[in-house]
Amino acid sequence: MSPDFSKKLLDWNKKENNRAMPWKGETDPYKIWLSEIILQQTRVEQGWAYYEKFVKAFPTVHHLAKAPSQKVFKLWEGLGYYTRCKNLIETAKKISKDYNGKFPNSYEEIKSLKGIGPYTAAAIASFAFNLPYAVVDGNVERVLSRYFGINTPVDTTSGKKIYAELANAFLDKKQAGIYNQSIMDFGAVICKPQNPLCKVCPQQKDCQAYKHGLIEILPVKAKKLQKKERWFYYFIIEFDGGIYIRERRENDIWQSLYEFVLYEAKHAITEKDMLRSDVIKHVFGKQKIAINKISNVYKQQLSHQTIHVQFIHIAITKPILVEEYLLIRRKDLMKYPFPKSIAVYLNELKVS
DNA sequence: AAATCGGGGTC
DNA sequence: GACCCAGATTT
Repeated sequence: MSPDFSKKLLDWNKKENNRAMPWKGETDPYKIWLSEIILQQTRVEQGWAYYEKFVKAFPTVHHLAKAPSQKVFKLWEGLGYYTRCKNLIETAKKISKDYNGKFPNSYEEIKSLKGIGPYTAAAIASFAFNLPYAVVDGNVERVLSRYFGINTPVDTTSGKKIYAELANAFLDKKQAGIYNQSIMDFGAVICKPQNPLCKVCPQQKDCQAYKHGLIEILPVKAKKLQKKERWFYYFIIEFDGGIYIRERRENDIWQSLYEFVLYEAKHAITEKDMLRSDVIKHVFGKQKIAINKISNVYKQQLSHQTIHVQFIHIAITKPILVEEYLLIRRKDLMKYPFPKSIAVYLNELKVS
C-alpha cells in the first residue's frame, strides 16, 4: 500500500485536471443533489443538457416541488431510469415542505431521502458541506481495484464493503469535496474502463494492476445480466381528433410514462394475429375496424431487454370506452412523457 | 443476494 | 454484441 496515493491524486487534480462540468464547484446543495440524481448510472455527456434544462426550469427546490409532475417527467423524457424522476419529485416536496426548502446537512438525514443511497449521500455531504464521506461510484471502484490489485467482484456485498472502507481510508478528510471530485475525474479521464492512459498516469509505479498486467482484468464483476425479448404492438386509435393513451403503472419498464393501446406478444406476430388479439377484442367488441397505416418494426435496445415495436393506426367512428385509457386531444400529445421508441416515432410522423 | 430499472457511447 | 456509465430500490 502506498501512502501517497491521496497526495498524488490531489496533485494531479491541481496541476493536470481540466475536466469542466456545469455543476463542478457548485455550492448550492439543491443543484448538487439535482446533478447527482441525473448522473446516476448516466454518462456526464448524456446528463449535461438535462441538468441545464432542469436548473433553468426549476431554479430552486420550491419550483421543482410545486411543478406538475407530468411537466417534470416530460423534461426527464429520454434519460431513462424513470423512478429517479419519481423520487426526485417526492424528495423535492419533502425538502420544500418539511425542511422549509433548506437541504439537510447531515449524512444520515441526506441518505434517508428517497432516491439517495450511499453514493449520492456522500456526494452531497462532501460537495455541499465538506463532510468527510468518501464517494464510491464506478470510477472509484475501478481506480481502487486496479491500484490495489483487488479482484473481489465489485457487484457483491463483500466487494462493496472492501471498496467503501478503502475509499474512506484514503479520503483526505479536510478537503473531502475536492478529494471526491478528484478521484472520480481521475477515473473518468485517466483510469478509464477501456484503454486507460497508463503511460501518463502519475500512479503508474505503485499500481498493482499495471505491475502485474491486470489492467484489462480489473475490476471484476460477478454477475452478468440476462436479456429478454419482447414485442410491443401499439394501436394508435384516433377518434374525432383525439387519441387514446394511458399511463404505465405496472411493475415493469417505463413506469409513469405514457403509451398507446398496447398488445404485447412473446414473439413476432402478423397483422391478422393483431386484429385477433384479446386487446382488440376487448377494446372494440364487435365494432368493425380498419387499419389505416402500419409502421415498420422498430427495435429499442435496453440494457436488459430488446423491445420490438410496431405502430398500427386505426380510425374509428364510434368512441370506445376502456378503463385506464384517456382520450386526449391530438395537439396535447407532446405534453405527455413517452418512452424513447414512441417519442422517436411521433417525431417521425410530424416530419413526414 | 439477486433482480430490476433506460438509454447511449465505445470498442 | 458486450461492457459500462457520478446507483438505488425491491424482491
